Amino acid sequence: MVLKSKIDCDICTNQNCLIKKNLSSELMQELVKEKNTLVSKKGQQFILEGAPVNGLFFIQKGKAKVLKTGIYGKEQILRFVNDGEIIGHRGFAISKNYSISASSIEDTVLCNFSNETLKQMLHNIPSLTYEFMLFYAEELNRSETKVKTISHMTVREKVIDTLLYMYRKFGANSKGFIDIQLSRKEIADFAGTTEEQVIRTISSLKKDNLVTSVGKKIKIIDLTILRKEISEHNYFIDS
Amino acid sequence: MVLKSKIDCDICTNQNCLIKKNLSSELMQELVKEKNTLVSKKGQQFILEGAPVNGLFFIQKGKAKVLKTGIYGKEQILRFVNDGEIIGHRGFAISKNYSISASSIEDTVLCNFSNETLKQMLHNIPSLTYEFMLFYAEELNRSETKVKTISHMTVREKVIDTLLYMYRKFGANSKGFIDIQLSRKEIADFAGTTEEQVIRTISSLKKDNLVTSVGKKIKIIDLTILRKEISEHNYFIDS
DNA sequence: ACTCTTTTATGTTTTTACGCAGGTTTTTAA
DNA sequence: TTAAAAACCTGCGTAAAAACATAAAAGAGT
Repeated sequence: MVLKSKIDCDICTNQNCLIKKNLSSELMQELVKEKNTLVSKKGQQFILEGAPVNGLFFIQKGKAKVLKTGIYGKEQILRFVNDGEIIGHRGFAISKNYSISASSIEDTVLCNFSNETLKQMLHNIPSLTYEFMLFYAEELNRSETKVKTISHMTVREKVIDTLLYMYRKFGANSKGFIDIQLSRKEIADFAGTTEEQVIRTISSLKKDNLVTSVGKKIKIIDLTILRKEISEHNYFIDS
Repeated sequence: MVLKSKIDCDICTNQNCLIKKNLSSELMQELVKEKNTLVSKKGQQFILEGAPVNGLFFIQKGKAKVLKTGIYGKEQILRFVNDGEIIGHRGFAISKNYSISASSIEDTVLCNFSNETLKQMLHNIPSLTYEFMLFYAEELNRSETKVKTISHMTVREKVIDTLLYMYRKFGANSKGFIDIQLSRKEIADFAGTTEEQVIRTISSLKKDNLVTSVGKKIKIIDLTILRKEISEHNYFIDS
């Protein structure tokens, strides 16, 4: 991983970044100087499950996936991560080792805060701690919804759910294509099924005129119908 | 739900309770007086998914399950809860509605803190906020491991994993029976499979002399072999 | 102790999803 | 630009899980 010249938090445009939102105090201004900025090339792994925890990463710019490695080399992708979001947030104070792996989906600029810096922040900036708590609570919510999703949905529903998630999280470009390019395998690893099933389902959705695709680029044609197909599973979900 | 005369936190024996651990300050001593104590009879639901959030519950004594309701009346049990632990912890500051349901598995005494009391605590007692943050982070970890488990394991492995979880969390009584009695349906709803599959698997485990059971009471005979059967899935897991 | 209800058990059928094979298209990199 | 490597696609056989049906056992309440 290449070390890059530090990007100053003051000039960073990620307004949703938890650090950015809590820069006001002098202590934070000091601690923020301790961060490192790194570049992770497309496909490169920058967190390895089981390795000693080495602080926390923020995505300054780019896209990444967070996953757990399973049996027979299987992978379970837990979430995709976009600008301003956190990765490697488990166990900087709990466990000594990462419980997840992370790798970049495109060239990605990362901000890294050491365990020590982070601890100082969380022990001295209550507003930050509070926001971290809320962040974890929200993530927990999402994760628990995912448990239900994987447990109850059919393969077709899981794939639709994943496509909608991709669209929700990354939006679409001017031509309507979802603004993240994943392989069918990656979609499968997130949805909790196999590559072939994802290929089959997307083919079927194309025949039904609900999506189109060119290679990895996917465009949603009929959002309403897709949402409707999984709506009964999301009775209580507002977001 | 029956209102019970308040149980004073000072004399409570749940040393692992987050509130109990943070009683030192005067403010906490004041705020703790605001709590209510309730009794939920066996089988009674005390949190309803989708209903407005009404603070947070601690189990003073008893056992409960936390679940999400799915399609066709299916349920996904997310976790079981024991003395001193928290329930209903999602969204007291995020969402206006509960994202989970909860009901007691046996007669259970609950401590309830209102949204307002809780907010005051979390905004003014940094050490408590920090511990809440850690709690959520750990729960997130567990939940993400569960996503992988449900996604990758076979039915037999899921059932074994659930039995080991029950044993780990609730221990065994003097005769070696796991100290929580769940129906096969509840085990299925936690494991992410069906009642029949759980029945079959437990029958099979009995034939293999790995467990015994009398009605709902289950005893683990060979912990080592059971653990070994799912060990490849837990390569990175220490707890 | 008896009845009613719930839970457990087991055999059978049906559905769903998985895995392999082979061919095609797309992407990557020299 | 072209060759090689990924990634994508489709059909088919198999395996696993779920659903259905029915019986037996256990538990609750009178």
